[in-house]
Amino acid sequence: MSELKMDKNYNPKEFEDKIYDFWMDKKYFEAKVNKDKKPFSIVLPPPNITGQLHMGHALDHTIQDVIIRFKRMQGFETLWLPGTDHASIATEVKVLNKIKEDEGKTKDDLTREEFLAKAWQWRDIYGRKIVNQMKKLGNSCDWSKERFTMDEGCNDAVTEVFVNLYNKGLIYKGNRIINWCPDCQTTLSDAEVEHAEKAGHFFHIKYQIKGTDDYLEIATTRPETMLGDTAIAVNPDDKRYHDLIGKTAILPIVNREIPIIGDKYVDLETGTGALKVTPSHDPNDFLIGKRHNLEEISVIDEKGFMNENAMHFKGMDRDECRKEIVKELDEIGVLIEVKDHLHNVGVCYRCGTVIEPRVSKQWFVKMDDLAIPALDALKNKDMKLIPERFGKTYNHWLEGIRDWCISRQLWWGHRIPAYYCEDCGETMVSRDVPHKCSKCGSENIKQDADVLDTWFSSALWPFSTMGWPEKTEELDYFYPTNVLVTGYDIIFFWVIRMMFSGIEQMGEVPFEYTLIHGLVRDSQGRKMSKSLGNGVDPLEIINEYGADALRFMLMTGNSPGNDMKFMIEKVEASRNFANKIWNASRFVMMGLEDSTSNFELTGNEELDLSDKWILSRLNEVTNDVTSNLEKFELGLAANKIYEFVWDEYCDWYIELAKKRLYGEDEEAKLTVQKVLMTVLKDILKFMHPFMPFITEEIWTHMNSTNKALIISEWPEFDETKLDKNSVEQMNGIMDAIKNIRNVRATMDVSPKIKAKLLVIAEGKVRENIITNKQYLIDLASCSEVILEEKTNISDDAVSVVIEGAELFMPLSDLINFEVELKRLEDEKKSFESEIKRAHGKLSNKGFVNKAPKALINKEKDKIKKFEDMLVSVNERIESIKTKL
RNA sequence: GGGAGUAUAGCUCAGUUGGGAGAGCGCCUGCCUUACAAGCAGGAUGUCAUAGGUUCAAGUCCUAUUACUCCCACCA
Repeated sequence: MSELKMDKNYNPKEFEDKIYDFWMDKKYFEAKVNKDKKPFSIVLPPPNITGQLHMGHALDHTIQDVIIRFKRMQGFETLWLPGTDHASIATEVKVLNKIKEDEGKTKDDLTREEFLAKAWQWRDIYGRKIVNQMKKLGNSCDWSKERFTMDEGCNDAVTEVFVNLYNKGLIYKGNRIINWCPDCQTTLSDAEVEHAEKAGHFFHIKYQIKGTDDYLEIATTRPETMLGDTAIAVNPDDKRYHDLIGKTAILPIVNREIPIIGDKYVDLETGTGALKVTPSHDPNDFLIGKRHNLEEISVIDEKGFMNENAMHFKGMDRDECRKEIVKELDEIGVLIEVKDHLHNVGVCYRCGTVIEPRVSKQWFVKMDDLAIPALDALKNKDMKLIPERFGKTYNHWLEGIRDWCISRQLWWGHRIPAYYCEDCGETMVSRDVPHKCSKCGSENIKQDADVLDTWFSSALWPFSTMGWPEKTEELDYFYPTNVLVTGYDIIFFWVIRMMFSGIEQMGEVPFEYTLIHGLVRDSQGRKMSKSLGNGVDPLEIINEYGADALRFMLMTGNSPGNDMKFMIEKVEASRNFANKIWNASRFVMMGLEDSTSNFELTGNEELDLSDKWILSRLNEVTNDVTSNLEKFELGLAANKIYEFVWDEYCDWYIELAKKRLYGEDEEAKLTVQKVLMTVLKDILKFMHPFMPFITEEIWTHMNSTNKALIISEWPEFDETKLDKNSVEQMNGIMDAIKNIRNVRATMDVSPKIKAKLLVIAEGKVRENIITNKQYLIDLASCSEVILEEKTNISDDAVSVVIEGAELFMPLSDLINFEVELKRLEDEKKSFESEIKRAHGKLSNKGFVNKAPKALINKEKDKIKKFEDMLVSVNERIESIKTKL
């Protein structure tokens, strides 16, 4: 036993860093291929290097750390593989902003190489910062295996996958309409487009029908795109316009002749039922254009300005152009009306700029064939989502998936491994840079300028980080991983793409379970965001309350998949819990310094009721907590530990232990010390995954010679150690104590005043009370406990009626008989209502016939119990009445 | 337009296969009882959103309704 040096208050700052260094020094986090042990692996969702970790990361990481630490203690070879993500577009935006701030330069002023040098500097700074934050949180990641999505290995994996998919025809380059952000000046995938409701207008415009004075009324929200109109479409079933199909309309302002075509896509109800078709600037119109072989006329450039096809509007930005064109339409008398209109517009998920659909040549992943096995994997339960309801989101997205646009007009990211012959235009996709053109032999070869969508590399994370495409031992041993932990907001971006990538490249799902959590919101339920300034920095909380308090708070009071509010009161409550276990441990270890005992129970000790009770409860809790953790019910497990530690171990067992601890009987003292230590050790083990620092710190105080808590064995449930009898007896005693305390409080009797306790009871209850009378003396302010006959009870006593016994306290003049009468009458009422209830149930034939026998017997016992108690209470009431 | 979630004590939320409503915080009363006032003891507070249904039995399962939230979507 080490010398006790524990402060009165829990002070996490004094040991958290020290403990983390200790784990690092001993390399406890490092995973090795070990065929004698079962593997358990998690890959960390790599945080973006755009900045620092927020509360959502703290939640995500804590969940993983709890699972990993639990599995490590259970004897698995655990790998938690950490890393960071280059976050292509997000980081590029940040780095460019920084360059602008520092040097006043824009992207146009920089070469690609200059930019990349700055970006790598950024990644070094923020990558390190993020890792430090994770360490503060206590993450037990294997840092020796830390990865980055743009490191050499990941680059190889990306190239390999690209080439594989290209060779299989699953990656192609095509001229298609894509989402374009005019501000970021790059394409975006469908998942990167958010929809925002915006107030706009419906402009109703006349298009003259050629050779007549008739006109067709068109409604549009984007009049500026009319400059690129190449048709008008109506539904062939629409009686109003039916006859116009095949005729020609004249585009106002431009005076271009455009055909009127029939297409089922057009909705009869929407707008005027006639649709202007702009194949270059609308995804639907693009498809209509393909069906009818329409010309594509682009009128807006990549920066969002009108181009040379826009006549005198050239050079205006698209919003300005809208105003001008409406003005002009009005002037020439073709603007019929303008209606207010609320509609959804696509905006860039990074900068919020309204997306401009554009036709351009981009790289795509063909999704149809890849989606099917990913759908099957969920259906066949090769991968299980927790909670299951997210399966709907998963399926819905995969079922409706369109080809994935993967090229980005950015610099920061994986350069696309496609090469073009400058002479003959041949496209070559290969792992290595080709020396000469495979078609014409020219050496004039240029690599594609674009980079890949950042999620392309993230999708490979579960295997790229384990050495793939090499066939490594790690990959063989740790893949597929066991569980992936992430927020529901990232199912589309990441989970789904990892799924089809893992299945396609590895032939196996990347993880067996996906555990999905919600968002951490602010105390008012708003999303934490920079613009609102309502973010809470995990490091500040750790600094003030300790990482353990933060972790425990994140793990309790919410359930999987649901959002949670961050409230400082909850952190305080968790900190108080840490303080509780700190002081309980301090108490247990006080006076143990000089002992030579190892405080292991041998089985030969003389255990009293409270010992048997707490040991049996410990065993039960072991079972509950373990099964909760195995089912990833982390919050339930944490709650059970909390209750066991605080309510049962501290408030009852420790209080009862004091008598023997402070007594003269050395043997009894040693026994109780052993039980205290035994239970405490397991408590520390249960708590360790949730509160790793404080538990390890306490462990070093109590167990300096043994191995570290982090690698100690998880307690095993032993059914033979359940002692139902003792638990039942102890519950009886606790019930008596609570009742006595209640009565005394009702009577306003100071705890300092001790009173005799006269007991009337028979059989087992009588024996129980007498054997354990010391408990009543210690915890219920009794001076002594005496068995009595009913006839000898004086009238100036208050009484407590419990199951199988009546307890009397002669408090004479301290008793307020009116209060006592009221109390007894309340009690009587409650007994009567219980009896009525039970009778009600038992007189219900359906219940008697169909309910389980145990339940029926329970009701019968209840009646007996309360009827007995009712008799006693009635006697007391009569007796008290004589005193008034 | 489609889908999902939430609705339980004043507040924040648990409630694991249906079998007598829980916690933390807050509130009230009394305690500095030699582990802990970041504590101890006692107490009050709920038509478990509404209406039906299934069942012997519903906070829990089913249906509808209401309110709030979120996600998806190519109605100009």
